[in-house]
Amino acid sequence: MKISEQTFTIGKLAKDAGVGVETVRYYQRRGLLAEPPAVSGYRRYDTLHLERLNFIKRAQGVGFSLEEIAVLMTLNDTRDHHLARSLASEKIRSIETRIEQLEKVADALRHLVRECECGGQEMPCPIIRMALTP
Amino acid sequence: MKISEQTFTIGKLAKDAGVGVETVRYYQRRGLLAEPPAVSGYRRYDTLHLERLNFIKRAQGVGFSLEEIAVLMTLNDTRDHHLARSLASEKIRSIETRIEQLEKVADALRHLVRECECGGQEMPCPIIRMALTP
DNA sequence: CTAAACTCCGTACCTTGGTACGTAGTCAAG
DNA sequence: CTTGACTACGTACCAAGGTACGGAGTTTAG
Repeated sequence: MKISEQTFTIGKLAKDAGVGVETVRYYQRRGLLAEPPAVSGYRRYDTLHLERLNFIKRAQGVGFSLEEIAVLMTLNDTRDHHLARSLASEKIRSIETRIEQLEKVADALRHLVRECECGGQEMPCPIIRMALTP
Repeated sequence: MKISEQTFTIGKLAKDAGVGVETVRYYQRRGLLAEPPAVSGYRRYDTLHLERLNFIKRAQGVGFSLEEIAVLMTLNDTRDHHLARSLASEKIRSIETRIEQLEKVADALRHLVRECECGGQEMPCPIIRMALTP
């Protein structure tokens, strides 16, 4: 356990975390980041706040929304591994589904482009003819 | 060429196309759908409007934005196959890129879940520990 | 003929993840 | 002690693709 006496202002916090000052405030409004005690009107943040910001960024990076991240962070408090795992698993499934959809779309488009290239200049263009042939 | 004397109101058009009345109006505002002649204040749509709506839905289904769809529809008028093909090809590339990103995210999550399952109940949960181990 | 259902039009609102702006107060350097 | 940089707070705004609402006029079924 480290004792951190080091505190810093919102500007420093935001810079260290690589986000904007307004973003920090936005997370506070959303309840994702605690509002620290203020000294004469100015909030003083510590390394725990910085870690939280880094967590949020990393979780965003693997595809969680801010809403989901809020849930993950309450799990951190309740120590609920099981629920954390099932959230992650659900996220994996939704990503896999999305990938399948995108594969289908890309296939359909590749098909259209090939048809269009073979056909040359005659009308109508198959890509546009999508409209007429379901 | 079929001559369609059949005309219908916005409600029927929307229902047939499977969209909301407000959506039809929204497309008109965006310039995606022509505003038909009105009879005593009520617009009368025909099958061409219905086909346009179906085109829009299909194009959306393969990942085009309304903005891109507007372009595709002007291509229909200018008969510009070449540009239509390059738009489609570009869309294919962007879909492929997106799929790659999603694969990476899913892999990262699968890794976390596996770690969490192996570890059992001890703290902290790897999924949550994302925060601490970059 | 009346009442329900539909239409027109403009405007405001929703989502998500922030960004920007204005006013007022405060801290730190010179 | 003044000036510039920083902070707090509230509010408005951005993209995209719609959805909802209010008031007035119209059409249609019973």
